[in-house]
Amino acid sequence: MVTIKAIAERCGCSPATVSKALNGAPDVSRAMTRRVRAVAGEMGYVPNAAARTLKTARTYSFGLLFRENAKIGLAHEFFSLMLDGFKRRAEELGYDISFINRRLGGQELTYAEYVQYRRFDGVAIITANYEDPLVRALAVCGVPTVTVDDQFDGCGCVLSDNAGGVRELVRYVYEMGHRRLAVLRGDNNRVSRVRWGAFRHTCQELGMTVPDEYDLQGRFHDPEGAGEATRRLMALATPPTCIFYPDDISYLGGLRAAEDMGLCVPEDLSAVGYDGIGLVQQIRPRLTTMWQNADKMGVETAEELARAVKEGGGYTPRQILIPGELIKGETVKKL
Amino acid sequence: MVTIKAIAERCGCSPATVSKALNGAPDVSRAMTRRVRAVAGEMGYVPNAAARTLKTARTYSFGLLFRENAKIGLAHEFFSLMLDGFKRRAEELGYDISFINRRLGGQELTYAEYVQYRRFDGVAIITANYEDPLVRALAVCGVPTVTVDDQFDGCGCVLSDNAGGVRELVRYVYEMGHRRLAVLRGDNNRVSRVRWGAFRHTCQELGMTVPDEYDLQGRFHDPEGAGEATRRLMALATPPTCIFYPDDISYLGGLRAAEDMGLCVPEDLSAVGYDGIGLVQQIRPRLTTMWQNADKMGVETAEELARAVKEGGGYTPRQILIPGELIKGETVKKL
DNA sequence: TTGTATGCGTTATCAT
DNA sequence: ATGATAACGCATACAA
Repeated sequence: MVTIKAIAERCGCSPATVSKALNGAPDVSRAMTRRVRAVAGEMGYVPNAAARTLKTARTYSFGLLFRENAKIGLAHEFFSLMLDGFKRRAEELGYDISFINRRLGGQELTYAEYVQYRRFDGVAIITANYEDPLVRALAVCGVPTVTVDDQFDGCGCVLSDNAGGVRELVRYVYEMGHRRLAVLRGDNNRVSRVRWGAFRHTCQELGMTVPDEYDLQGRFHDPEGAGEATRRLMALATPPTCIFYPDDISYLGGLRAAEDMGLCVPEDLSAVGYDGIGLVQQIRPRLTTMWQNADKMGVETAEELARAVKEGGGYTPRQILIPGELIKGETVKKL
Repeated sequence: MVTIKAIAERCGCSPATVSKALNGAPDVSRAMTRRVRAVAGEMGYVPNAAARTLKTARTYSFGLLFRENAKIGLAHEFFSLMLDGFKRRAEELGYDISFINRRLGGQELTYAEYVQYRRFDGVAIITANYEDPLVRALAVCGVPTVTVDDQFDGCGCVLSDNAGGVRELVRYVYEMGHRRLAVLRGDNNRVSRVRWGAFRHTCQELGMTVPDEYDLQGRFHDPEGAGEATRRLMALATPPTCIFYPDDISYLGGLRAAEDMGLCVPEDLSAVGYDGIGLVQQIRPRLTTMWQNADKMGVETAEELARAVKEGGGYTPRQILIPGELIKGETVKKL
């Protein structure tokens, strides 16, 4: 490992001068700077991140909290695209990405402790159980933090415009002539509550009432559950004409259940999803859904986090709302 | 930030003793160890990773190289599941995960330089362009490395059993009575070559000849290209009875093209994919395909890498072959 | 069993 | 413009 000291010897100057030259300090002569850099280059010098961090108390790294509770984890296009965007932009801004872990040696740390251990410059909570006290503790532990799709005091956040998205979907379905709308809710978290609120509210605005039996509690990414719900709904004396699924993947289970009942989408049953998963768009009939701009959400998370780091104590948290885009597919029939 | 020194003062002992006590050194009395740990706990002590690394030259971190060239990146179930497995097992083994980056301050490093900068204990190349000289340079730069689905001298590797998988698929299709098999190849890399070789070889074993017009160059994860290829194949004077798509996602494009031509799968055309993507299995007819055990591949990568780190210079690289599993779906018709 | 001293590689302060 | 020196927090060889 070639160090600054080795370069200094070769250059016949002091380590201090080498350090300054490499860092482009103004109080070092042009000639010396050139020489030091040339020698460093030919010796294959690479700085030592640990030494630098120890001295400067900065890591230029972001810690990333990704959910552990769900089996689906990274394997969801929405979250992977978001991670992709976050990573790309963070690196452009000069930050590395590490996953937040809880293990250290034999023992288990809290998230906050781990972040302190690694001295991350900032933390992004991309997806997590926001009810978890450990997650909440992390968000308030003092290190700059940006959350996605949930909001904590003092932290920036990036939110998908779920209310606007659902409103647009409901209005579109209404305009297509539907009056009997059923909804299958996702897991009981902030996103689900916002979407459900917007659903009820928009229906009311449009003069539609949603009977209790059209309002089902479900889960995200659960085709089986969605299939079951679909069977229940379509067995009602007065079945809905359109079902709002919690997401595109759940819709697939609903589609299958409908087909098993001898029903055709959209002839016998209209359906909408949420997310705009690329893979699902390959399937016919093309799903009508609300595309979420996951990449942009990731990008904005990185930018907001960089801002929080830069502004330090003077940082004023912002809420960034990212609009989606209605995909008018072929699963909502004109009535 | 509470340090070892602060604990020492509170305990009335030396920093060295505190360090030893915290690390469970045998040459510290039970009583002292207990007291030090109690005080450390109530003071909220958390070690400093940078200081530790600087001293010990170990980071307990793995660097992760993920492809940058393709747009698809993380957003492919196969790779996300692999990453999930890798991350989970690596953390169990006491390692953190960071992405390998190439930016440092204003300048751009090679992968090898970045790895040296961060002093990763090991490197996993999960997916990358293995033709890239920078990737090859990383693999031979001395830090323990494990690659996935490609093989470099001196590095351990985890390989999906593509040859075995294709052989099993071909045999299954043959047993279903098919004799006119067409193949759409993926991008020209090691995986594609292995699969194609196994395809040709197995066909030959079974006495089937593959005419040139049944053998098409394509790409992975390219529904449009697969659709185009399907149209070409099905327009032949003697079309194939079964098409081997490069992966499940490409199959979706083929399915759509076939439907557009008024052909039904599997009545008019049989098809097989590769990967066993969960989402695609939700679609009817259920795709016949070879499921790759991505999670296990990730887990094995972590374990092999930990082994390489532990054994140091004495490490003998191993090749770990992970078998897949044939999913007998509904897209291959019995002839 | 405990303490002292040193150094890991870097940056930053203060002299020169 | 350059250099000497200290310090970041920790682990360890060695002395007591």
